[in-house]
Amino acid sequence: MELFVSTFVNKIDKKGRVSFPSIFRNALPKDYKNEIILYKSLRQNSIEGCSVKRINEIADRINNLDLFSEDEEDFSTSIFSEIIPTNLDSEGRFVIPETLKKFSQITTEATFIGQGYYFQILEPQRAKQKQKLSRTRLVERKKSLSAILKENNK
Amino acid sequence: MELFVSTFVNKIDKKGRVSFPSIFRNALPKDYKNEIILYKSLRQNSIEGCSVKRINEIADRINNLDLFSEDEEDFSTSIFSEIIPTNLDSEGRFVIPETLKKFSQITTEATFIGQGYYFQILEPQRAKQKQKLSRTRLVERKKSLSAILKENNK
DNA sequence: TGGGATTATATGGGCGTCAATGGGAATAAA
DNA sequence: TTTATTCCCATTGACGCCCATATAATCCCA
Repeated sequence: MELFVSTFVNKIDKKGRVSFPSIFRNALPKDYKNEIILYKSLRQNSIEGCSVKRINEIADRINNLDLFSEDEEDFSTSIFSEIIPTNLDSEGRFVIPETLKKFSQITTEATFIGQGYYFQILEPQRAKQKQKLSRTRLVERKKSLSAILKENNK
Repeated sequence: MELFVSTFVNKIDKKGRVSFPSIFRNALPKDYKNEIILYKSLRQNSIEGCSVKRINEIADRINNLDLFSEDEEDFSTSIFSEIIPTNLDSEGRFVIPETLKKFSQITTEATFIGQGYYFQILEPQRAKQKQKLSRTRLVERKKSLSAILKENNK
């Protein structure tokens, strides 16, 4: 599985380290097994992250934008200046940067949420709320979901 | 047969393992023989599951959605974060995750119900009720069903 | 076609490996 | 030196892998 999927709650130790979930590690491209990219989510007060490979791909796309567009400016500012490359140690752990910890209000535990090509890291209580809400909204909009699922049967 | 069909009741052992029915195993695509995907059903308090292949197809659909839409966020949260990739052991068994067990109220036995492209896992008592109900409803609506089938054959 | 023989499936249990976590020593930075 | 970061080793519990058995299904041949 080359996607970030599932949800895991891991502890943060005295040194500030937390295990990056094993199956997330397996989802990292072979050439970048020990490095992840972290940044502030644009959607909510949470951390988002992805592989180095994905950042490279995004960079390519930005390069193809009109160089003088506002979008280009916004993207490069908010993405490149804010991302934090982070190394995993030999046990697959990393230290959550202080700024991101504050931003996401994470203290002693962190919930890792798989989102396919990227992942989120949230304070566990918030994570539960978020998942509950998403699920509720999705059930309400069952029709659009079943449309997506049915297309797959073709 | 590449579909999940028929119904089976299997025991859960001390370690929490349960056999994935043999003919369900045969319904898995050759490249993903030992892995299934489990998740909470959106319809009722039961477990649903499918092959990795099917999830990959769904992932593609989601990735084609507008990256910043609310739908994208809900879909990827509810689907990517809630699915649980699960490996079958060499005897074709797997462990039902604790959260899913609670959600579906499964304890010592599990009923596997084939649903074509996916399958359900229910607590046996509930499974019986469900099947009874489905059958009753179907008989009641036989007429409209046959109308639907005829319509589709055109 | 009957019935023993073979195979497959569901189930049980032992054991080694790995993931998550903790902590000390070594190294680097301030 | 003091603080922070990285590397290495230890522990524990969960999980996967292997072997074993029993019941059920299938086969095969006389």
